[in-house]
Amino acid sequence: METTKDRILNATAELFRRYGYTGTGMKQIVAQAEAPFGSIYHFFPDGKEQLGRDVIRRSGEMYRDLFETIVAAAPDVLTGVQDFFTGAAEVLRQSDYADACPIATVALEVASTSEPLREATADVFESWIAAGAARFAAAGVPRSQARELAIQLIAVLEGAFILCRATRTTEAMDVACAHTLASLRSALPAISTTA
Amino acid sequence: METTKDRILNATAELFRRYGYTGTGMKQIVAQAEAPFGSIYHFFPDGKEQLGRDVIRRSGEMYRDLFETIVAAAPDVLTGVQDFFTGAAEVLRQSDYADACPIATVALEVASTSEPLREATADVFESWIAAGAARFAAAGVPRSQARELAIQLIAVLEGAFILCRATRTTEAMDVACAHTLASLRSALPAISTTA
DNA sequence: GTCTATATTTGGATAGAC
DNA sequence: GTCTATCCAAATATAGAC
Repeated sequence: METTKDRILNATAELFRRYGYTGTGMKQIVAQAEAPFGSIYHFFPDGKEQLGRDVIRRSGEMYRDLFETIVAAAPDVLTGVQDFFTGAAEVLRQSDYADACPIATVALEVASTSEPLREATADVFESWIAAGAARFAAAGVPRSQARELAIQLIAVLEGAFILCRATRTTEAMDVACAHTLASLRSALPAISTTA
Repeated sequence: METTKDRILNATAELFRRYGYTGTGMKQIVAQAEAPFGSIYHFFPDGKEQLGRDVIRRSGEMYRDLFETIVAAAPDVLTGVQDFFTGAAEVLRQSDYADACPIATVALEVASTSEPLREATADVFESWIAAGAARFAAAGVPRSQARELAIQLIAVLEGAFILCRATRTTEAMDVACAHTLASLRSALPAISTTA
């Protein structure tokens, strides 16, 4: 079953994606979570900053898992990465360009105002980089190049989210996908042409 | 001379970069601009939204000009792009990772809350794309590819800003630079090897 | 038209009934 | 330990003296 705490975490994550950290109010959160106001301070005694930190970490894990799942389900890493970008573009369109990355907006907002929150976003990005690098390395890309590719993928994905939300088109995501696939292809070992 | 209105615009632009749109208060703006509180509503009768729109447009133009200036001063477009990325990394380090793109944070924040502001950010990004595409086309890159390259450059630059601010390193910007140069190099016509 | 004092709303957070 | 009523500070915006 879904606990009150989970509803609060999920509501906060959703609101952060659309309105950011400072743009999301505590009252707005409990309203969306259909929870009484006191619950938020019962489960998160240190208030908004603690809630924000937990949401950042949880969202970071969820999206890393999503990446892993999509890539694991694909026949090869190239197709997996393509599916990931295609999925991101699809979510943007279906949500009327509201739902992008749950970390990016908060990361930019809190980088100069809250050291605990900044660290939480840094940890998330580092874990994403490690996960991507491991995947690419497993596919045969040399270690140092694998890390660079992962950083490049995350950077262009996040940048594309910004451009797509602003322009309300998926053009940037499509471009990001094509360029990332090209970079990855040239970094992979020569394909064994079966049949 | 620098008018009161200019001081307000400059102060707002600087604060937006660090704290975002919702994170920047009107009182904070006049304090930094060393202007009386009333001036802000004298020059911007429609309040924060009007001020925000003007700041977005002005910052957008300034950064487009900066790109043009740097590329124009370089011996070739490859060196120009490299100088641009190097400069971005330098500003990040010198400002202790506070000063990144003045548009990105606001763009993510307002995309779902203010249609006038969202449009302003979209206009800025479109003008950047056009400027970059024109530069690349002038250097011999085919038209449609020139636009894609410009989008890719802006996306990876913005994404790198996010990663750099969060991790307080310039690693992502360095990676972004290297990959962008590689993409651009392979899109340029064959270099005439002089001497 | 420059500036100060204030109105009004909303923010995060708390106290205490049950 | 769940929930409501309230507190205090800060937000944007305005009124009106000068």
